[in-house]
Amino acid sequence: MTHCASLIDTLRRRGFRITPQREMIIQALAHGNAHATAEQVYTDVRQRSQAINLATVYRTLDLLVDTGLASRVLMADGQALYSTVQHGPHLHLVCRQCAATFTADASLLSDIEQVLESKYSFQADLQHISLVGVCEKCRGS
Amino acid sequence: MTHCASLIDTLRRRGFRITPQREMIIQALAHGNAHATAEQVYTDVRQRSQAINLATVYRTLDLLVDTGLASRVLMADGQALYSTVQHGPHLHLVCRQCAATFTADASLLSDIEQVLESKYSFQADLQHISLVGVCEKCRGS
DNA sequence: TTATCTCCTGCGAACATTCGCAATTATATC
DNA sequence: GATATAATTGCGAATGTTCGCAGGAGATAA
Repeated sequence: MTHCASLIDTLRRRGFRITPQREMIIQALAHGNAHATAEQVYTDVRQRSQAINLATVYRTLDLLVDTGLASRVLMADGQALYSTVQHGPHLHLVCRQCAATFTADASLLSDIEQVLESKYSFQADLQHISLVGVCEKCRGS
Repeated sequence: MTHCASLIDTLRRRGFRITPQREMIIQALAHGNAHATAEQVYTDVRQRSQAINLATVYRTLDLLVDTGLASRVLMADGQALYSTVQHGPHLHLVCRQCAATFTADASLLSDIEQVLESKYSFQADLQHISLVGVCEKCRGS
């Protein structure tokens, strides 16, 4: 099963309706760039069909994030970048300047997860977290 | 020297101009709630003077965040909460269910900061980060 | 004090995102 | 296939925040 078919299947199994809009949005997100803005997804879907509204794109992306199927990263300029969650926990490093993304080992965070749990009784969502910063290339500027 | 006088002094020493607007905004932020929205700061200042514009509030809050004198936390609903930085960097724990916030020791992250730097050449912004999760109260539901 | 040089502010428009509501439609049931 | 019903969509307006630009005013030095 392709990645985006499995996303659709998961939504359906959880009782959400699969509309043409949702299918197209998921396909655009799963096949496109690693991190896309809502506007990019909208433009992408729009090329295939007129039957799509920007508000629906936002609502669907929110749904995917809420169900844990996608992640949202807020950039410095206030825009949000979305991406589907692939397999297993990982850590995204997103450059504040150029929006390049890198993947780091999620096990880095496992100590912290335990400390937050035992010391603050807080169950943090660290499975698919994104950390914002500055990458090597953009360091100089 | 009071807390807000020292904030003003720091700005001045760094070459920024001290305008009545900036003074009032800093006073409102330093004396008010621990975490205030831009709108709250605006309303607060407005009671003292008409000579204030919401865009200026945002610009001044941004300036304070950029210079490290204040921190900004993005809530789940997209609103930003601002607070002056009192004692060093800290870590916000935000509950995904009830939006309650807790403060944790930021030193938890210093190891990770170094690993990201040495292993990935990535300079992460971990000074005033917010982690989302579920708090003790909401655990059951 | 005055002049000069930038920085800063106010305004209104633009931006990214969310909301409320009526109309539509996916799904389950017959 | 037809029907009922509740989730989903599209629309336009509202939200929180940022931007561009022209005018206003701190800071500095003479």
